[in-house]
Amino acid sequence: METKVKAVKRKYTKRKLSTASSSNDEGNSDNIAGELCPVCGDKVSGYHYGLLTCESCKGFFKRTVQNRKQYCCSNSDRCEMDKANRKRCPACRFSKCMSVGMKIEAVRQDRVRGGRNKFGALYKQDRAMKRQVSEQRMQMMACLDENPSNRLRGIPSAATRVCSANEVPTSSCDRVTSPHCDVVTPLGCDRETSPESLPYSGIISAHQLKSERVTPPEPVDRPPSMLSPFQPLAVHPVSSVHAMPLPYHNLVPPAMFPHRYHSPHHLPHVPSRLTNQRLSFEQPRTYDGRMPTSIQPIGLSPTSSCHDSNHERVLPGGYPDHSRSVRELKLHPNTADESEIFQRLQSANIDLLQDSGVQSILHNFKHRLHFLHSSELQVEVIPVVDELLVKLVLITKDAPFFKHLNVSDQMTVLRNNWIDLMCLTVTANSIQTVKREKGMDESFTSPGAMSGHSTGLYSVLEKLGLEDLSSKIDCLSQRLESAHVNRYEITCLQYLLLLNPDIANLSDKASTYLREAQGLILQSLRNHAFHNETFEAIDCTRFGELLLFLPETKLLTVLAHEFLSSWNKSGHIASDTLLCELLGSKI
DNA sequence: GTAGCCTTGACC
DNA sequence: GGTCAAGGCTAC
Ligand SMILES: [Zn+2]
Ligand SMILES: [Zn+2]
Repeated sequence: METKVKAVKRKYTKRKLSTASSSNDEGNSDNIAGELCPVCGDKVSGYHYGLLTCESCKGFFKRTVQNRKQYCCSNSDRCEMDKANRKRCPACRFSKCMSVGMKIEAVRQDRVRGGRNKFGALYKQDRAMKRQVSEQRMQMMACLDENPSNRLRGIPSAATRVCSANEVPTSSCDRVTSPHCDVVTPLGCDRETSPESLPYSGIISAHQLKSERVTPPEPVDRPPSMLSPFQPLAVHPVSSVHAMPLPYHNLVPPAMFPHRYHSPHHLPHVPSRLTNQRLSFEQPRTYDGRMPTSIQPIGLSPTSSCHDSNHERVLPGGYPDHSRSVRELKLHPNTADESEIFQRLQSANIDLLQDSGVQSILHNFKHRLHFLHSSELQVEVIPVVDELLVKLVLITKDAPFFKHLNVSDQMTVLRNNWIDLMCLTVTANSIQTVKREKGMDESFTSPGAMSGHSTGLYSVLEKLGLEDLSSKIDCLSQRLESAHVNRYEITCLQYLLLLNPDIANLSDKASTYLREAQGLILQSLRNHAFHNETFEAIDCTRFGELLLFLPETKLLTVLAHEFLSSWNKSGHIASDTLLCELLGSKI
């Protein structure tokens, strides 16, 4: 008997050691080596209550559930959660536990020790997926290493994260979390419980109940910027958590997730482009360059129209049903959810020419162009560029992923990435113009049909002495054309540029979130490229070709920034314009 | 209350 | 018999 105990002890010791070290033995330890607890960032000790967590969070979760503890945060549920702070606020810690997917029902009501639990299959699948992810990542890295575009600033991180979108979030210590997110376990939630699970009636504080229905958070640290009309959209950490390919989501019905999240729609609803007509682009002469403050309350207004899918439903318990919002942002790597990403991006394509205001601006500009002397051109072009920029920025307000950043990070992203996005958008638009003129709206490139000159863009640039930029845009648009790049692929490239996380002053959370977002977009683009209907056979090189357009766009960016900056320094760009603000802040 | 260590036991 | 995710124990 005693020898058996000693043997077990030896085995336990061996396991702990192998877990702690980087480990070269087989089994689970190699799976969890290096993994960090999604709750506090400590080293994980194994699967606990649904996912990989550290030993302390396992114990904390168990105590909380078994003893039905109720906590109350004195810091508006905004406490940072890491190894050093995890003891300070159990309320936020438990919220985090729930938000990352720890399962109350995995705590046994009868407290019977030992044995395998009903989530064994999940853990097995999780491990299998991890292995697959690891293999895919290796392949992806190898693939991208052959492609110069992986050396593009901003893209490498995304590229290396291509497969991290397949990562099981339970292993992801870097998932986005935010103090904006509150987690509420509803009382009397009608969830499925196993016979052995606790009939957990919910852990919820009065404060949490109240906060569930709160109006949008106070705008914080809003600088007096022209970008500030961006609504203080909360980062959706939970969304991003659920945006991860959580295998449990496939296996466990939503009701098994008893927690509810604050949904996006209690936050300011991003106004539609129609509401942006308030910018009065029809009267460019009276436009002072600022986004009018009148646009600010749009999202905050209780009367603002919500997207149909965001209409709040109320559960029997009196709680808003946010599960839909959570599901909406749950972006799985499987086919179904990839199609979701596809649909989201496709319906959010960034096309300036779709905007009637932009059409009007360009029409008027073209009309005036006939009567303009070359010396007047620069003065006339700048307001147009500024107005296009405002339009572009307004479009991003609705942009998937981007809109989930908080206002500060949105501004940081725009300040750094706007010109990349603008360059690709203008180039793509010069092609779209031709297509639209020809009544071919769906796939906007076709061999031989492209001539950006018909847009008037090139002639204007050349008159401004920007022949180099003109020829580069022409070159890029021709290459886009000959590559049969379709609208969706352009959209993906636009989002990769917009969501580039490798920029200064971006919060860690936003950075992580954007990397994950880029990973999902890259994955979708890759799948799309591999199965492009234009090409009958599966095309393995197309993905790399598409990524090569990114450094090409960067070349345009350098040129465009160069001449815009020189105009700005010489005082030609009014200081109260968005263009001036963004030019001054590009790092 | 926390967190690391230890025991248990169904499943493989 | 080995594995490993449960629960238990206990020093801090
Ligand atoms: Zn932890
Ligand atoms: Zn707290």
